[in-house]
Amino acid sequence: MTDAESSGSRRRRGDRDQLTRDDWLDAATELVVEGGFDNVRVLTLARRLGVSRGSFYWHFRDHQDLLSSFLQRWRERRMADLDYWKSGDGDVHTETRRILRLLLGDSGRSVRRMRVELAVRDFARRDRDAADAVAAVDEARIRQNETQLLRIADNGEGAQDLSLLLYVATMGAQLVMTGPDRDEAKVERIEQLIANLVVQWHERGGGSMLGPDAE
Amino acid sequence: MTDAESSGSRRRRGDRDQLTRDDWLDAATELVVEGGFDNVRVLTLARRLGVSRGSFYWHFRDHQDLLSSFLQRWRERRMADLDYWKSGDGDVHTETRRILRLLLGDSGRSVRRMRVELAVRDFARRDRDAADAVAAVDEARIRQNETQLLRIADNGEGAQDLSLLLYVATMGAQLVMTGPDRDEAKVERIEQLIANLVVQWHERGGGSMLGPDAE
DNA sequence: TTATGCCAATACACTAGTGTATGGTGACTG
DNA sequence: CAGTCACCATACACTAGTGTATTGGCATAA
Repeated sequence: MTDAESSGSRRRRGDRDQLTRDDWLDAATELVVEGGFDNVRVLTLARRLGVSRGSFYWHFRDHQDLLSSFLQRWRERRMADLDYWKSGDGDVHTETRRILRLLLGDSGRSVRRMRVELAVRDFARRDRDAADAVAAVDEARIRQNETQLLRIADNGEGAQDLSLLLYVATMGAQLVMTGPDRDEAKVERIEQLIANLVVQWHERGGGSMLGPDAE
Repeated sequence: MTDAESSGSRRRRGDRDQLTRDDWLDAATELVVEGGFDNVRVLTLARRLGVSRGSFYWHFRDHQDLLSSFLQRWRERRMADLDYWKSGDGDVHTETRRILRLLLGDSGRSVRRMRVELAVRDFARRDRDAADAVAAVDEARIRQNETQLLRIADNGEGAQDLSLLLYVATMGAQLVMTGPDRDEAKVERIEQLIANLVVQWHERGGGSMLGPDAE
């Protein structure tokens, strides 16, 4: 995935290394991973970066400013992920694989990213900005999956439904399986089951997701 | 569902009403719903109950004690929910309905309960007790669903897989749809789609969830 | 009525956290 | 080489939060 994630370049000037806004956001990511949004405190942040709080208030107006920037960056990067998994040739297995890679990540390396996403979702239940970001990302991903599904189907009637179902299933897998005792085998199994939904749908030539005699 | 949830009875003694442990836990539930576990503070709690913090430290040893009790109570009640939706006659639609009612709630009235559960899940990512509680509840629910599925199938081979799939799908639905702008129509649609998975599986007489020519 | 026990109020000490104002320092610029 | 700017340190004021120790009030039981 777009793994200039830890945006790496700590701008140097002369000999001393100085911090950039992104450095602070990267550090904030750590705290979010460990304890959610309520865990990102400027004091802890400063300690980890080996500087004082004075530095923080130069880069950011206040605590809220940090969170806003964090959410904005998160939103942009998740949107960029979409482009990354977009281009396809229409083969069933590659398309399915592409969809699942977008939603579930590269399986293994993406645990941190998923913890961040779950934290954002949690924060979205009490913060408007976060809620907007999540809503935008959700919609974009679902729409993209839908168009990818349409590429492999003769009858794309149920593409919208299947896209939605895939989305909640994968997100649910992340939610349930992203614990301290993550069962990797079970994750694999779920991935198989979900992928199979696409294959089955394709094998019956697409069509409605509520059966041939749907409502 | 078991809606002695707000365990109602505020024990009275003489004329003045006094608080019980459960009263504090109920108030804590409110704070959890509003802002997650990091939002439950004894000061806020006391303010809401119209008493001072001195009262709190009579009922609870400390802040941690409150959280532990909260988690324990949550665990017990979710386990009790299982019994509530257990008894069945084996009809496809009633069993399906029963499963979905357990996992999704009575649809509408259960938004608060779901917010609590998501908060617990979030807390479980940094707290061992919470993680244990969630794991126990998850496993119990999945197992129960499996046995219910076995009641309606001629060939119950894929019951375990389907149970798992149902679980992550419903949980994902809660996760994605439990926002500030909850789209009730979409929730209904997802519920239909998930229910249909069971029906389809039943109509083909049960069997593997990976197709007839599985792996 | 007196005593006892349950529950709550009050006062205190302590820590953590935010935000602000001001000063310091090194690097590049003319 | 003086000045300026970017970045950080320090010190201060303030609020919020936990936990403890002590006291107070009200009911029921003896």
